[in-house]
Amino acid sequence: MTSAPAANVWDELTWRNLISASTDETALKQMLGAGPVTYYIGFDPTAPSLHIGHLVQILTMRRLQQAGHRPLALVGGATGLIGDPRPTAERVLNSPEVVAGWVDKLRAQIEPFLDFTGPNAATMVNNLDWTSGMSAIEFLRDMGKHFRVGKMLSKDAVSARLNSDAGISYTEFSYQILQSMDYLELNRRHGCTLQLGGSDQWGNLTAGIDLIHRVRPEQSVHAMSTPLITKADGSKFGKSEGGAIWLDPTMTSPYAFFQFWVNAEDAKIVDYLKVFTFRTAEEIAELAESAATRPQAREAQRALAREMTTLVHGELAATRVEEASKALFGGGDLSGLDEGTLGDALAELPKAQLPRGEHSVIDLLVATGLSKSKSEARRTLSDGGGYVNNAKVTGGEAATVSTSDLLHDRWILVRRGRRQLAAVELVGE
RNA sequence: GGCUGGUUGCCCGAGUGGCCAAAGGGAUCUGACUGUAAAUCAGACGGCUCAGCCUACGCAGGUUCGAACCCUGCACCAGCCA
Repeated sequence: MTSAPAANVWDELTWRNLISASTDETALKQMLGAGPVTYYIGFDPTAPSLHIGHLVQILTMRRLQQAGHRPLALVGGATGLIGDPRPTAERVLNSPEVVAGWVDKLRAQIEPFLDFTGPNAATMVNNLDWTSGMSAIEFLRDMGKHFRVGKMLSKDAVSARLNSDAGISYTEFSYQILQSMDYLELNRRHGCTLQLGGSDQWGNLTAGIDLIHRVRPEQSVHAMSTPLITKADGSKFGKSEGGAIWLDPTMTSPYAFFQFWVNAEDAKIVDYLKVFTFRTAEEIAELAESAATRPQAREAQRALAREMTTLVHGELAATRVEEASKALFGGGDLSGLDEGTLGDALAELPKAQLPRGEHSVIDLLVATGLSKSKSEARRTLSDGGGYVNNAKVTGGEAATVSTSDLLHDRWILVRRGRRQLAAVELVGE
């Protein structure tokens, strides 16, 4: 799972298509080859968890550290209070208490990906540390003077908003100054000379460089952005069944997380292996071969799912959900599974408990959360999309299950559509 | 502070008194075909005790037999002016 030592991590990042844009390529590559570089990536606490979109940056950070460079992981306790302008609409401000809580959660999520020991140990930083004590006057005098409004207006994030009828508040307009200050401050405090970010951050990355050039002209600093990961049709990657795929296991279960990766499109599977895994070029070539010649085996998808689940949720959870996935999608007769295997598999699914007795399939769909409302459950049944114990429900909306349908006298496996599964346990007497 | 325009279902967006649970598109869901893939085709897409009823078109009131549509006030957004 470790990558072969690359002559220069730049080449590896290039091969993995992880560089969307960067400052002077030659100079940056040379810097990365010359010795340990201190670099930073910022994550804003805009939700209680990071999602797989952030994984691109987190893993790139990890790759660079493995190549001997020194990471600074910034969780934006300050920038999270302001909000990076989104192209569509103004953000709703979150309370300082909420943001502070999210800062802690994000830090905990990022930490396992980095090594905090050794010569190139990672460091966690929070931009609240250098902004909270700053007065408005200091901000305007010491920072504001370095920013020309014309240039600020020309940033994509800002101009998109100005050209929309949503407009933009002064608060969000100022965001780029805050992020620029971060780079400047980390350059001062830690000798940070490289900032990474998603491609949508490019404007903010260059703003930081411009600020450092003005304040500390002797410094040579760089920036690099990672590409937006997309699906084959160009739409955004990382959403499933209407929601984001979160790293927090209470928000997206390890099973659902694993399933998300297993369902990766054939057309993009090799791209994803390069971007998200630590497999070597040879290993990826083998998986690509498998995907091309025996796509139905889904070996590449399984490898991807296995590695991602291990990285995010650990070896143990990965093994559990992989086994569950095999058992439930094995195509075999569920009643042929022994109680322990089935129980373990069902434990990974969304579940509901109902009293022993007869229940309508509609109620099972709603109780397990597979359907959001009874109307939706009825629709599923009339569409022919309801399954009990992997057998299509034929009774229409009136279909019911009773104790005779129980697997091992306890469980019923409910399914909506091709792959949405949940478990119901009938309890009591 | 003034003026003008705007606020419609997950998103975009039609609708200017009854034929509106509200056109159209997107997203999403389901089926067929498959391989827990994609593409394609088809259907669905507020809720419920579902041939009926309830809740909905920024919020609150009003006019009317009847309002997303008219009136009043309020909130929020944008643009212009000062």
